[in-house]
Amino acid sequence: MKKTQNSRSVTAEDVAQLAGVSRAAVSRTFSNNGSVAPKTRVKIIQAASELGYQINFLAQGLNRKRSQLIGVIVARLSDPFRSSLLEALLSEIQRKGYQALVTEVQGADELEMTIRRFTQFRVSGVIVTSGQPPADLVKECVQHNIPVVGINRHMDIPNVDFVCSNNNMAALLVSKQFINSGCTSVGWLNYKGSTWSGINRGDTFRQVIINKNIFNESDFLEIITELDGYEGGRRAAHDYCKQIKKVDGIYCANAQLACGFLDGMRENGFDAPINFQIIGFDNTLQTSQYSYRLTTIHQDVSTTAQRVLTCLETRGQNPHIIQRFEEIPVKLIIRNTSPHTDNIRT
Amino acid sequence: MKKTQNSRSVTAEDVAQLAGVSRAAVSRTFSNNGSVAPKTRVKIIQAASELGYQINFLAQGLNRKRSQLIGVIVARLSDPFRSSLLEALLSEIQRKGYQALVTEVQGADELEMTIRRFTQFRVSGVIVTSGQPPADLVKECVQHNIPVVGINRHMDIPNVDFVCSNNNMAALLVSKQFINSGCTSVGWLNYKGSTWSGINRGDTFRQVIINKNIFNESDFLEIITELDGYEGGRRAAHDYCKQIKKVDGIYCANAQLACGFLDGMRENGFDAPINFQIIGFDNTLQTSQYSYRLTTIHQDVSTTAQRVLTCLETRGQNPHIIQRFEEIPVKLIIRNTSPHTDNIRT
DNA sequence: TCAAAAAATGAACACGTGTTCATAAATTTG
DNA sequence: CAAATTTATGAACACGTGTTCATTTTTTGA
Repeated sequence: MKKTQNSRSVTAEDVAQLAGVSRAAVSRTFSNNGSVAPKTRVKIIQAASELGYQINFLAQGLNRKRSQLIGVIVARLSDPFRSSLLEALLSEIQRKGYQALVTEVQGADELEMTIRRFTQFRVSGVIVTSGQPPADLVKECVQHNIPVVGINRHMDIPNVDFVCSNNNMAALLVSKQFINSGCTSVGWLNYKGSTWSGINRGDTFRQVIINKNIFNESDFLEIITELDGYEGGRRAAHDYCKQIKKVDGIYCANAQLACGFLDGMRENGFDAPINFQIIGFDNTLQTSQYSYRLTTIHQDVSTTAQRVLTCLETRGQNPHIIQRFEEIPVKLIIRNTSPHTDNIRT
Repeated sequence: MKKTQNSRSVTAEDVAQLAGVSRAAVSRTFSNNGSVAPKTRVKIIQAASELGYQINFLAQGLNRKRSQLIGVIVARLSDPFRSSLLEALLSEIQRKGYQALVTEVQGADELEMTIRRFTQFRVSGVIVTSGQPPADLVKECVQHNIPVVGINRHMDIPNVDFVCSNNNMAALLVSKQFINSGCTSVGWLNYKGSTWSGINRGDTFRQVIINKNIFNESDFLEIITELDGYEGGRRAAHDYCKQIKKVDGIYCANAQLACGFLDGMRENGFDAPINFQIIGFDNTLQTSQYSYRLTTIHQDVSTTAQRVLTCLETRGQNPHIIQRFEEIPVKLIIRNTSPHTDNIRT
């Protein structure tokens, strides 16, 4: 670990000089591209470790026209599910040898600037975990041959893949559970300005319920909240308690709403599963805790992350693949708010 | 937005050609460095927007020997406080015109590889939100003139600054609150393998309690959990209920432990503030919810993030500043588990 | 109007890597 | 052993920007 004079960082040229070879040989050794004799290779590696050489990724990326960065667009990390999704993505990105360029974005105009910065860094891919990717910006990515993947969303943008939890499967599991535990009417709870995935969960649920004639349309109630998150769910419960129409089982678009609704009901003297049943989405840590023990749909963030990176890599190699829409299986975690029953129908 | 042939990305050379000037003029225009005549500047900017030109950050960073990236080391994002800290850091990083290179790290060996990759990207700074920065790696950063800042931790590494919530202030606030609300004995709850900040919170608390002769040493109880997080707190409560020595007020190293302990006590038929009082740390969203309404110390992640970036920028300009240790004021949020009282002493 | 000062400009170099291509060395083949 | 083939090597170019420096143009001052 010798120190070069005037603290200039050590370059491939220095290594070549010490090893007594050309700089091209050094480059070939580290990029594993082209052939280099075994014994000169060890000479080079020795010299490199002696000098503490490490590749300059900026120069490498400039030359290759592609950095080993992957842009990740996130929003509202305060939602525990979103942060757990980010955690899974980071883990997978690093496992594959990339680095995550994470950007938080609030509005759609920021999103434009953000994606532009991604292209300026010549990222190997873009992951959109939230917000709708604007069509023209995506086009720009496609021009630069940068693959884009969206999570929990589906749009018809050519050359953009989507990975989404299987909302239809979730709806089936939930309706089955409600039936098995004796519900005769069901409700759907969601935020007014919900994301696509939230809306889709509601649509598939209604479809399963109505199409299969499981419940009459009159036995189905929609509760749409003005606020998002915990507080939105809580206030919705207060309003719900004042109104006449009640249902046995309530399915929620996400965990925050579910926890808030449950707490709101408790404030009014009602509790699950005694007075009603409730099933949430996301299976965040909080839902499993003693104060909630919420029956919930579990999203598999780990395999979601894996599929996302697979999509990025395959499209990186061949940009003209047909658009993919991958659905990730979900599980029903049965806890206290919609309990196990013994009379399970097929 | 004309498309160049064979999809090559548009470069400063193209802009220069269209504007009828030299490439140097284009560079000067966009880097705001050196002088360029007003009317040629507009010519250049027009040409640039017409072609859709955008600076290649890799080339720029290679030349400047410094990218506009800032490396952020995170861990355990499942903890809501950590994700809210990350959120604040991201927001501040972007506001200052940087981009966040986020890496999740589990063990100390990974941390070495991680920081090395940061230097390979010529980052403008490194933020360590968790884990102890290994001395030799930090030295490597210092060699490259890369400023390093640690959060909620204090070590005597030269040229590394630290930003930390004011644990002493927290201890004072907590002890005052316990006294005002009538506690005669107090306890401290923490995880066995706690981070530095957790240990420091306990040390300062004990110091305040004992040194000021507020309580006798015999009225002070330490509860050290085997497990971390919610489950650790919950099990600790179960054990605590079995033992003889009890205390009136319990101060917790973090929010997860506090929520778990509270729930564990409830499972055993005890609740706050009826049977005991409990004060947490972090003020995560969950602690404010109806099922907990936890009195808690609030960490100001926003000003923490601001200070961190100020440290990075100042040290970036002058690497030889003396080491700084900035303490961020905290607030006590009084809720249900250690309620307001009217007889407030001075 | 003319000299002196200031501002603007372009050529050229540097940043550190990957890759092509022609050549040299080593290996295989008949 | 000579010829043919494979492998290893270094010179040179490309990636796209910032910056220095000498030169040209414009502005200032009397």
